[in-house]
Amino acid sequence: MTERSAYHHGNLRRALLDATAAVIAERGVAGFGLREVARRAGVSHAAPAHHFGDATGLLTAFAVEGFTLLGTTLAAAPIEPHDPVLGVGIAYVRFAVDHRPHFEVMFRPDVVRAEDPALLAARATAIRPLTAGLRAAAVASGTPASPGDLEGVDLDAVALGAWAQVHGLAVLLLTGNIPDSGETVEALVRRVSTATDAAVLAWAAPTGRRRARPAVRS
Amino acid sequence: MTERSAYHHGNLRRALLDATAAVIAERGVAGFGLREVARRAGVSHAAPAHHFGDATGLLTAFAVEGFTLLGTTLAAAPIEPHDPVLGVGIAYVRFAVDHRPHFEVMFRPDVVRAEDPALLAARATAIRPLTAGLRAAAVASGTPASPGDLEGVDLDAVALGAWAQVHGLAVLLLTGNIPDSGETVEALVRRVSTATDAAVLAWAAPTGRRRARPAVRS
DNA sequence: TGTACATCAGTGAACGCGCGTTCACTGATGTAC
DNA sequence: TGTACATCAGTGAACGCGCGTTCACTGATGTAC
Repeated sequence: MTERSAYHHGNLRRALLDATAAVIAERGVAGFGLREVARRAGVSHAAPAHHFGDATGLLTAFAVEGFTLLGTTLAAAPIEPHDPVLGVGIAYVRFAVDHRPHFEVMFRPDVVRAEDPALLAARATAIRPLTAGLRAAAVASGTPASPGDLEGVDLDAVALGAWAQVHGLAVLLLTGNIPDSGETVEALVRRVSTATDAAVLAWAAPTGRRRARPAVRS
Repeated sequence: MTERSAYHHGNLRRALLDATAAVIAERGVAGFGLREVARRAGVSHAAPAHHFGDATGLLTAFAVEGFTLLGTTLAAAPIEPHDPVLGVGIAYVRFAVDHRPHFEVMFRPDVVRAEDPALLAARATAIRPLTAGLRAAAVASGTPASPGDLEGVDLDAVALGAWAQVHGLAVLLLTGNIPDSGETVEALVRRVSTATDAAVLAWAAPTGRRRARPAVRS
């Protein structure tokens, strides 16, 4: 970025969004405020109102940016052959850890204009890869998937369950509810996914008849 | 509660905790403040400090109450034969919806004395039924479970995955990220659980060999 | 049963703080001629 | 190329607000004698 005049900032919008991330990273969403953000951006305290109207406006824009970023991240996640959403899930939790300030605002409807069309659109686009991964897998497996249904499986419910699980992992991680095992986020998500699959396979057999097949991971 | 003197409240601690729930229910955690809580409890604005020291103290006590309540709720949840944690999971999400103010504070380390021993103890006790359900199922199935391991399944990871999933569902519900389908919380959790199990069973087979067995729900 | 006193729960006035919002302004930039 | 002017980004002083905290206090309660 080239040197600008002291008066006109040049890209204050960008600077304010960056300052927002910095403030939230240091003090949490509760520590956020227009004056504090302006201070960090090296600008008068009334300047943010010019770009975003009010605090909610700034945070809404910040959340939109977060969802857009999440969308590209998830869309770029690799699809693993044995589990169509594992790659997306790993990317999701990584995003939450790597972009904590964004993530924390994105799911705080009390602090954002929750009905903002741009926000809703960005969110819908962002989470699409979760369902898309499942449908792609359905097609690839040779079973023409009627909408929302594959071999009798409610795909929407599966997608919601997968979303909930990775979202829960992200939230529990960020709130310090998962003891640090020293493993990477990727390893953690893989471990949970593998264990869950194994448990389902081990226990889904009708009661009374023990399964002959050992658990998948064996 | 019998009529007390106007001066000595009698059970101000209780009243302040109740007022906290009311404030958060109406205005969210961000709208919480000692003066507002005192106002609702019909008491001077300096009174809360007598009982809780400061705002963080009050919210910490509120979170402890929440975890204690969650603990009794989960411990009382029925254990279903085919899924040792489904009952607990349903109870978990129900708790979040039924006691939203508590739930929102319980997982906000920025707003609570996160290292408070009473808080940590109450939390540990509360989530125990998640792992306990799995271990009980292991014993009941006749397999003496070596700690953390059942038929090669990492039980701790399964418990964490189950916790994450129901926590994620709760958070997504409370933040308005799950479209209202009109179904009860119980039905929603069951649907997700069933679909997930079915998907695992349908797709866990080695690639190339299609499963003969139809998906569980068929 | 009655009196004195210690304890402690709750009061209310005062303080300083950071916040969001408003508004007349100023300085830089771009465009018309 | 030069001048005038409109536009608009950002300023800074002022305001009112609700907050948390402090502190000397007052009123009720319980206990010792």
